[in-house]
Amino acid sequence: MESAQEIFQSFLRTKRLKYTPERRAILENIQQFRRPFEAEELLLQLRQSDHRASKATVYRTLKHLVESGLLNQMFFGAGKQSYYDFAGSSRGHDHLVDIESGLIVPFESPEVSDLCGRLADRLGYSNVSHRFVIIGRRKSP
Amino acid sequence: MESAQEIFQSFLRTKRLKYTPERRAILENIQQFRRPFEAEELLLQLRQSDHRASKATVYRTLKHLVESGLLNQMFFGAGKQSYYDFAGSSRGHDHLVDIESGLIVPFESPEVSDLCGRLADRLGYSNVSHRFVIIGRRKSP
DNA sequence: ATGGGTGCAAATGCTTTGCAAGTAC
DNA sequence: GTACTTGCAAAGCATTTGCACCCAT
Repeated sequence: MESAQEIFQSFLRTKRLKYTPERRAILENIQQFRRPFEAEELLLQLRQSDHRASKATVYRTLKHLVESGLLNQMFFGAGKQSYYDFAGSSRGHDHLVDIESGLIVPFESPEVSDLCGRLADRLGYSNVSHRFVIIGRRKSP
Repeated sequence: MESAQEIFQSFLRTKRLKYTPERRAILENIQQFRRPFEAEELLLQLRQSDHRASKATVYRTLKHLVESGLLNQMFFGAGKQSYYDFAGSSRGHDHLVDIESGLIVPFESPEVSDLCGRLADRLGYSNVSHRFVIIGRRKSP
């Protein structure tokens, strides 16, 4: 199994792009998030870990990471910002958002893909991908 | 069955807001869209139908219409803008987006709500609502 | 050496807001 | 009469881009 670093480096080589210290720092940092994160959070964490990369570089690198398949990019509700999740986390590509705390819970369910296929078919389309977000309220125990 | 106009007027009264010519023009225009639309499209259509309302008023009124339940507000992929769909259209609250043309096809399926309930439950939540978008490619006939 | 990379600040694009003047109730 | 409204332009926000200098390869 290839490490994220190897995957990213080979992605960059393919595109004749460079593996700079900034890109390495960003790659290391995103692997530490235990949940989907925003660009701004990554920027903060970088500054705290005395690595450095400007806002512009963070956005440019996130774009490459998404293209390389290492990150999933997600959009929620009315929030204007993107969320990113490390693909290697295998937490799932669908999400439940806690209506009270805003917590994002990734999950995976084969039933969703199945349903997508059937529904797309019914409408005369083939299923390419989907976006699925459940807004839920935590059950009191 | 109450008309959209009656619903909006009574919503406004409840909130001690006013039923102005601009708000009436906007309400009339949104009922003519046969598909989800953007704020900018509404603005254009208003200008063509020689009604008038500024961009600011359009956004302010759309917000009230969503709050009143007459419009559904939706967000897709990376696009920064909101889409709105007249709730009375009964076209459904889930959507398929044609990956090539960008066409948005609303649909409704009880299987989706069922699945939401089951999945939320499985994660320890109760289902409040959901957002479901299928990205599809039109099948050649 | 050289083509891509970086930081900065300015530019975007959609949406919101402050303000002075207008109007529905 | 008096809140609420409107249009305009300016402000907001997340993200992107132009540019002059920098550095992996």
